[in-house]
Amino acid sequence: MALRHAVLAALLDEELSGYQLAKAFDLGVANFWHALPQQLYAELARLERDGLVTGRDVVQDTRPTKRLFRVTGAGLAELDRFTASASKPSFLRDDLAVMVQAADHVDAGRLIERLTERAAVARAKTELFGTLLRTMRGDRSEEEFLRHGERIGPYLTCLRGLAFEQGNHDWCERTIAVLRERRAARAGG
Amino acid sequence: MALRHAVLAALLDEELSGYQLAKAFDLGVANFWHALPQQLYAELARLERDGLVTGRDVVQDTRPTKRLFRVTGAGLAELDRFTASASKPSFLRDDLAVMVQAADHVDAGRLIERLTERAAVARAKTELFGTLLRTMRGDRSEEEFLRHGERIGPYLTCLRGLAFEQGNHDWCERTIAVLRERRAARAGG
DNA sequence: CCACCATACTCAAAAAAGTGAGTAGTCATA
DNA sequence: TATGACTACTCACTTTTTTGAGTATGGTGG
Repeated sequence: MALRHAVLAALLDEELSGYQLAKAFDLGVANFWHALPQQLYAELARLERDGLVTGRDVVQDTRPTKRLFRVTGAGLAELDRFTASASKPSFLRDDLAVMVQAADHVDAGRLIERLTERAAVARAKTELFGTLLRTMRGDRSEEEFLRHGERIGPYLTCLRGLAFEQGNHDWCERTIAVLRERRAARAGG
Repeated sequence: MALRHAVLAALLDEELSGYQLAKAFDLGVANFWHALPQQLYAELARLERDGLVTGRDVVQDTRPTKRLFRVTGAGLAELDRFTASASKPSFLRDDLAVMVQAADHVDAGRLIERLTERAAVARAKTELFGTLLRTMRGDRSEEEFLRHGERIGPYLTCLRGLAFEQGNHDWCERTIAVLRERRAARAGG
């Protein structure tokens, strides 16, 4: 159950409400741990019940009252304990790969459509991650930032996300090229 | 619900029993769709109920009787329909990345241990995938195989798996180097 | 002024995935 | 001769994830 640890890790830098956490997740943590807002609200409630985070209500004039959470000492200890335990292998879970596995038995044109869509999504994500990385390191070079920066965890996970999406993009393009060439060869021969 | 489509895709080439399917999954399909044997048995039963696969009992002398499944016409149609639908974005789900996200707040030594373990696993998988790819293409070059091979789906998904594990490996090594350098700088300064 | 989007959540339920144990025979290894 | 590993499954259970709604208010664009 790493969702709870992902939430703790996301709350390390800032005090956030469930709503803000959901946004932060979408932007950062979702690269390696996707979760829906409902899960986050539920998890925050459990974490508070277990004393790993504390919440406080913040009344706002124009917006509804929100509840901000921050990690407690017990929460930090829990994260540390988590790091000491063996990590499960990371899984890729990909609809598109299932389709490609069946490539020789399904319509190639439609498969190329799906791959093209995915390539575009992957491209957009790499650009987003590039921007995020530049924002995090400010005017420092990556080497310099990673050597002396204060908070490098999110930067390092963002690097993984970037490489992952570049991998997605490259694979889509390569697969599209292969499928097109085979279609052309079949049409020509 | 792509497990059912992953199972269909895995059964395209060969008639397999649940047990064999579990093995085949571990070796190939698990790269993009992990599932436990129990899930596969249950899914095969559902697929047969729905007419997307048919099973036949094979009595063996020394081994228990097994039930072999193959994809039906309806199963192929279902796969084709699946390919026509939009694919969901692929998610990375990684314990280790959660730990790295918290890198600045947890014990660096233990994190390096986890990363080292993962790097080794990733390395082993890249070697396995390399072997698998060579086996699939036989004595042909990759270009040649992808142009004229009969069954390229599994090859293409294996390429994705290879790149993914190489990405894992590179990221682990890079992250280890960064953490070590920071630790050294802290100890020295 | 009305639709729509953003904030800030909650609730219920279904579906999917994972955990743990058990059955039962065969074969190799020590 | 027992120990464990492999074939080939099944069953029960829990946890996790997803789906789909619903509440309530305030601001923005046309």
